[in-house]
Amino acid sequence: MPEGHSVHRIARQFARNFVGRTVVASSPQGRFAEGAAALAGREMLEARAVGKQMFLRFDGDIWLRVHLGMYGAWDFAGVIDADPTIASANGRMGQTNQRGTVLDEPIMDAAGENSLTSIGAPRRARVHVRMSEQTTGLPDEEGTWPPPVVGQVRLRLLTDETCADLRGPTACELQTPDEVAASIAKLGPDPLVVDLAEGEERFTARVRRAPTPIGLLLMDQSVVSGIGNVYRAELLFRARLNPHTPGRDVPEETVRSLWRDWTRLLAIGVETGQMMTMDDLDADAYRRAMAHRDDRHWVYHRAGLPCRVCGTAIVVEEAASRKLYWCPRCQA
DNA sequence: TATGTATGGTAAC
DNA sequence: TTACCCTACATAT
Repeated sequence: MPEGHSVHRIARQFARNFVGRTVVASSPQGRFAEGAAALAGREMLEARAVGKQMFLRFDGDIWLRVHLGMYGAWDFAGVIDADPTIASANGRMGQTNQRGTVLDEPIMDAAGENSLTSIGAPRRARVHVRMSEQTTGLPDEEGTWPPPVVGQVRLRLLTDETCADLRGPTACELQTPDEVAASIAKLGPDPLVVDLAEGEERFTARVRRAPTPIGLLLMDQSVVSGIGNVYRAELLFRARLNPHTPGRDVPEETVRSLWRDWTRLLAIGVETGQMMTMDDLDADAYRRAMAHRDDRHWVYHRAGLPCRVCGTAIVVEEAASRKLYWCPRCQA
């Protein structure tokens, strides 16, 4: 489940391989047949991400709004251009395996090993559909085109050489320009979309007048865009902030540092395709944490395990039906 | 075969 | 607050 960084990566992938091209659209599953018919034969003109939502613009002022929700994913296949500014962007994006590993980066690690592409070395590659962790990322020159449909595919977008399959989205709909504007207007600032200083003011003002616990505010997409359950827990720990503190009681400088830390983590996430939240941990401890790929966070998914800083057992509680992890000592 | 779980969000009560 | 939607996969029976 993709938090904001995944969606930005996906939008970039569309920008590289679909924008400027005419698409063939279909809904193999049938649940978006009308929408697909309306898109078929149109040229994609723009790909935008705002928070966890993506907006694709087609000629004729038709927009496609997609929200992946908890289970959604895009599978790319065929020719995929690497982003010269990020390490890798191949295969399945926005999903996780059962070990909790985010598969934005299915075939590479932060150092770029095993990846089809390396940082700063853009190159085109033919990629097997449904790239998974077992896949090495070696180009699959053989195989049929277009790739066979596997599972429930809500929407397939196809150019002459690239295929994108959408499955399990919580939202997939066509919108008018006005509707797109309305959707975006409901969202809080996204550091990769708004002016950073302006975003900081909006975020700070909103938090500082709210009686709501900061742990809930960070997850509220109208307060700030793109933060999900993982980033929430990690941001709060990094700020050593008790999740139950009412927004209005969080010191202003702490609120501002939360925004700045989010801008930092989001940028790292988009670059690496991973939710790197331990970037300031010492190298050895970090390597150890990365060795267990589902255990690379400060507190997320670490209930009962010793806090990496103080050794106190990390606690988990249910907040708005989501699990909230925190250290009762460091975040007292 | 059934159940449980997940990085999300909405609408109804 | 609860119910419900969406999908894939691991684990249990």
